[in-house]
Amino acid sequence: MNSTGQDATGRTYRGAGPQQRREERRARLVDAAVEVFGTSGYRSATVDKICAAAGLTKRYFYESFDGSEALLLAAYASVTDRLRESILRGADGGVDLDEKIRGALASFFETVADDPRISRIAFQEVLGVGPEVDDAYRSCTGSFVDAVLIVIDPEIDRTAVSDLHLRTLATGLVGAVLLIAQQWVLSDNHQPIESVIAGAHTIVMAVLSELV
Amino acid sequence: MNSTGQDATGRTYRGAGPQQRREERRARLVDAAVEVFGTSGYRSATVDKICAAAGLTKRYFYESFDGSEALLLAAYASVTDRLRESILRGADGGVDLDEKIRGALASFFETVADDPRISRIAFQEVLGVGPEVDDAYRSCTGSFVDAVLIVIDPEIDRTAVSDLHLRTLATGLVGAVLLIAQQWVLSDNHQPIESVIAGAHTIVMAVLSELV
DNA sequence: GTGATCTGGCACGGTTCGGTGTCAGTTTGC
DNA sequence: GCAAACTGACACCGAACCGTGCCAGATCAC
Repeated sequence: MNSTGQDATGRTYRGAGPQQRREERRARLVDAAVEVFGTSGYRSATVDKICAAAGLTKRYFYESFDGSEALLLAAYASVTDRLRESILRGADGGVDLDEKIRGALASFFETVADDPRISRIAFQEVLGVGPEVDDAYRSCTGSFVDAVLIVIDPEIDRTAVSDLHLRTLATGLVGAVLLIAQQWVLSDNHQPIESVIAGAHTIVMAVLSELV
Repeated sequence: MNSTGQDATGRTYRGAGPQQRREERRARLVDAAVEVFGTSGYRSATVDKICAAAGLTKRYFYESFDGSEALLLAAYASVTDRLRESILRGADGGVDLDEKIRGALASFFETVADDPRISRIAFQEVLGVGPEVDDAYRSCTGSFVDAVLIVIDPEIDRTAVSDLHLRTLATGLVGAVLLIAQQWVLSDNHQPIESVIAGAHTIVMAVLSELV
């Protein structure tokens, strides 16, 4: 009994250590969650369906997650990270504020259009699940607002508006872009992406032009 | 005889005909749904809880609704009707566009603050439930966009922008106000209502000022 | 009053799902 | 080769919930 004393370490299997195997299984579960939550929805998803999509069994699910809500949080973090990354990548190319915003919006809408599962998880499935998930949603939305504030901060006249008012404005801009994207992907007849980018750009620049 | 307008089958009970009794029970169920969905959420709600809150039994639930999703649709319609009514009432007092928008926003935020159940059902619980509910959400959001378009139509230069662009702008404005309200009620430390009204007003007027 | 109808409370069967246990087969270290 | 550890498939149990049926008491028409 316990002659080897390898409780914590374990041994290699298929050329990978225990820690690496666990992480690979966890990653497969998160990918499967994005697929299932993003196509069939969170409410109709079950642990068994997730495991079947991941090619694993329930035993490995509970190895990495306490329950389906924990997995939803992980899937939500995965897709919002992807969104945040694409926005920053799109904004990098611009030389001035106008170009940066147009690039960020274009990259954002392209990502949303490219993978409908992302928008479904980020905009629909995550709401109304439970207190913890709601907190994550509010916190994530707040982080996008913070990102907007950081980008526009050096370009505006900070003496013209209070911090609180500025934050409310940034929240409104995020909301404008989000609802435009949401209605865009939900509508049956997809209007061209240039159209939604132009609309979002008009709103953002109209508000920012009052702050310079 | 039969001067009370009864159905072919059925009789009066407690001074009301069968049809009237059914409608009263249905209204009680919708009110109970607003209470339960708006406080504990749709996901944790059950038919039994709804019936207990309404002071009725399941038998009367299935008399008026096919399932919990149908009840959610009815509760959603109830709260969005209340919101729409409050917005129109607030806009009526203004003499010009600026005053109308300020009045509409003030009335909207007051209603949201007055009854948190409304915003919870309208902004959170309704998303990601199922295809029918999603359709209702998209349709309702579209109706708010239509309302915005009707209000601003006589005030703007229609030759400056295309219909499609105008609709995208209106969608963005609705999204801005919605997310400001959502983050407002979700935040622990409630900032004063005048602050959120001012922020929303700034955004709406900044966009509209480019269209005159 | 009397019988028919309406009401509300209870409970039952059926289903689904979460979480755990078991066990045979496979892979690795020695 | 062999024992120990890892893997995957399946079975099981309990809980929750939906939808329906039943029944005793209240209420109304006659």
